[in-house]
Amino acid sequence: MSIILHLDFNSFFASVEQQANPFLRNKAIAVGGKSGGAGTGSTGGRAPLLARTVVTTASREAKALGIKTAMGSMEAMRILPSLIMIQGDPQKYSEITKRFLNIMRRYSDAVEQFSTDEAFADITQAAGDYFGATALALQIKEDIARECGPYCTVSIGIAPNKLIAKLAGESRKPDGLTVVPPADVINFIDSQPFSAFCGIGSKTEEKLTELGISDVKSLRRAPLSLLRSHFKNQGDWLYLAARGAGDDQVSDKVEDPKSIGHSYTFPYDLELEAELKTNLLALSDKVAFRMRRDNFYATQVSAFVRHARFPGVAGPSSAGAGVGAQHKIKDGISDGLEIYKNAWEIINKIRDKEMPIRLLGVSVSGLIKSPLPSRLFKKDQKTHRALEALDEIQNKFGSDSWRRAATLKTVFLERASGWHYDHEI
DNA sequence: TCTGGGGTCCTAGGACCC
DNA sequence: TCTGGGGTCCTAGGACCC
Repeated sequence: MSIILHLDFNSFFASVEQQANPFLRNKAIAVGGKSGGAGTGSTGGRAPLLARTVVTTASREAKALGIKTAMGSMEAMRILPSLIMIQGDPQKYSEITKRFLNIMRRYSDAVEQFSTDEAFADITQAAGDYFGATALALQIKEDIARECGPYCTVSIGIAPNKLIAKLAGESRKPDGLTVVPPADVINFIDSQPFSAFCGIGSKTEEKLTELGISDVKSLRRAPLSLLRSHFKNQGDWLYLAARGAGDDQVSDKVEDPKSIGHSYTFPYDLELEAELKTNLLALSDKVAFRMRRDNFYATQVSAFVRHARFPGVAGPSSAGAGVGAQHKIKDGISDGLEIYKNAWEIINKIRDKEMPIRLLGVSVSGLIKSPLPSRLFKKDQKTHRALEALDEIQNKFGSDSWRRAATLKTVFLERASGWHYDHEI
């Protein structure tokens, strides 16, 4: 039987910020999303930038005062006016991610990254047994404190499979270490609520409750046939999960992404078609750049739109859940302008033209690891060479180093329509 | 009370093929 | 022309994760 270790940083982004900046230590801080978004500039002076960002991570101190992940930043500031909001810095975080993965690899050949701040390791060999595993976990904690900084604490869970290891790790925070050897698995999971399980979300929990299944014990009593009839394949998974069974294969292979996308919630709702177009173009360029940088081309383009909510309308119809659609691209695609053309076709078809728009998203999938075959270049050689040069510039100086003139347009439109007041350009 | 941005996987219906 | 059965591809949307 395997011994699996799960490691999870506590308040990852916030801890990294506190580690990097002594002024932030022991303070209630929250890390929010980036502002720039699609990169078309101005907010037109209409809405403060904070209006539509959310708290991505709250520091331990902020959590203690009621700040939660995914809370709107306006609400967070209302609850805790002294809260320090910081803009996220993905580069800083990925540096720490690399560091802790390397630390884990000292103890295991099989380390699987699960997210920016989480990973599994198969430590069956290195640990020998659960005593060895505990010692190894303490060693890893020490390494991380030394090499990532003492403000970066982690919670570790150790169990026979990934499901239980993650559950264990998350049961004690911050800075926890929870070991669940095989003999304790059933007792342990029986003490956990459904919501703690990775794979049981709110909808599943709701459906389970409707079936009179309210805890793991009662889930274990449910016949497989019942679970299958209500949950299809997920029923089989639920059946096994209730018995503490789960996947114990830790894959150290880094898999290619299945899709690459960007979306952006505007600081205010958009109504002008020209604004939608320029923002969509900017998003498409970002997607295309990433795709080419990582040496992919795509065979599918997807687009997504979320409409503004009507203020007076109650009920879920006003929630603006959003609609999406996709196009298959026969030959493949890797140029931002081409992605944009497909995305706009989709958006224009599915959007409700009566309603202003809150969010636009573009993504590509059906990714093939190769430069776009040259026979598929529709562009003339001159344009092709220009794109290559732009890629080079971008690789060197980052994604903000150039921008299509067309995506500057919104600034002027705002001026023309009188939205633009005091700043910008 | 659904608020961001980045993803993955599954399901189900329709089109189309033999 | 219809009926049966099996299979694949495409598309839309849902659920879930951090």
